[in-house]
Amino acid sequence: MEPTCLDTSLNLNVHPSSLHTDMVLEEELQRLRRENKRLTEMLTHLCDSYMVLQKQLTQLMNTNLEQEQLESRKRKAESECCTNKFGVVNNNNNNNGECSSITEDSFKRYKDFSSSPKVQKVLVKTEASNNSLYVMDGYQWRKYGQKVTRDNPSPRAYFRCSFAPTCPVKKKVQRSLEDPTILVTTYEGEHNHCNERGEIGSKQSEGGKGSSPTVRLDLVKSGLFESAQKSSIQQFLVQQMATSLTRDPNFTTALATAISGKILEAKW
DNA sequence: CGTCTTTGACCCGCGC
DNA sequence: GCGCGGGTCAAAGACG
Repeated sequence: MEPTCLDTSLNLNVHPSSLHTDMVLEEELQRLRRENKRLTEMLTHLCDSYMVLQKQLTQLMNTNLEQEQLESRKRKAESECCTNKFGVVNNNNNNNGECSSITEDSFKRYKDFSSSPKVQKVLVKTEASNNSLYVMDGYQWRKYGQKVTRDNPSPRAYFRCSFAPTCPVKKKVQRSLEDPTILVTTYEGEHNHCNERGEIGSKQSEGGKGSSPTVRLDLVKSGLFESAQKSSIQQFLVQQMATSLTRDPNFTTALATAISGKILEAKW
């Protein structure tokens, strides 16, 4: 089958005497400007909505994390109460006092965590059947330990970045207590090298184990909503939009048809 | 044979 | 000072 070649080069040598064509082109230009403006407004609105949603999600995450820590502390307190069950009767007032201190402590802990500039917490949604603690994030990790913690019955895995020997980055991966399909990954430190993959999850790089595909749910990065972030998000969205549009064969075909149509229109 | 995972032992900080 | 618990080490085994 012979491919249909479409000449997409712009013919700017419009006949100067064709006033009608000029007017049509002028109109078309204005129409395109209006459309461009409308699309820009839409994009701005989209960015605003994205920011609002992101903030809501972060607030929700904060609430969940606090609640999780609170509950784990409560469980701890309860188990301690149970061990004292046959001893002296516990004073309820003491319990209440302890609960209030727990809340404050949990909150303080979370605040300390969130204020640390080099600690990132990432939640990764996995398939229910996927029991591995491997998270594909584009870097190469070497597991150096695993531990079962008191707060969570599922084991916590410890990884070091193995791409560069001097890279100080570590990560901890543990299943969420509330939703075992969510892997809570905590990154500590910053990579002192480039991402060798160049993209996230491009290859199953986790020690050759080959885990099931994961879905990135959220990225809670400390200092995420800094002042300059909005513009970068907009830039990112525009890039994403442009990439997805240019990758869409239907779009490129439609674009080529539209351009050629307009050129033909201008010529005739 | 080299690399990676597993896992028990050890270290160390923190609270009591 | 002691015990607990989180984090790390390192030997052994698995695997390509």
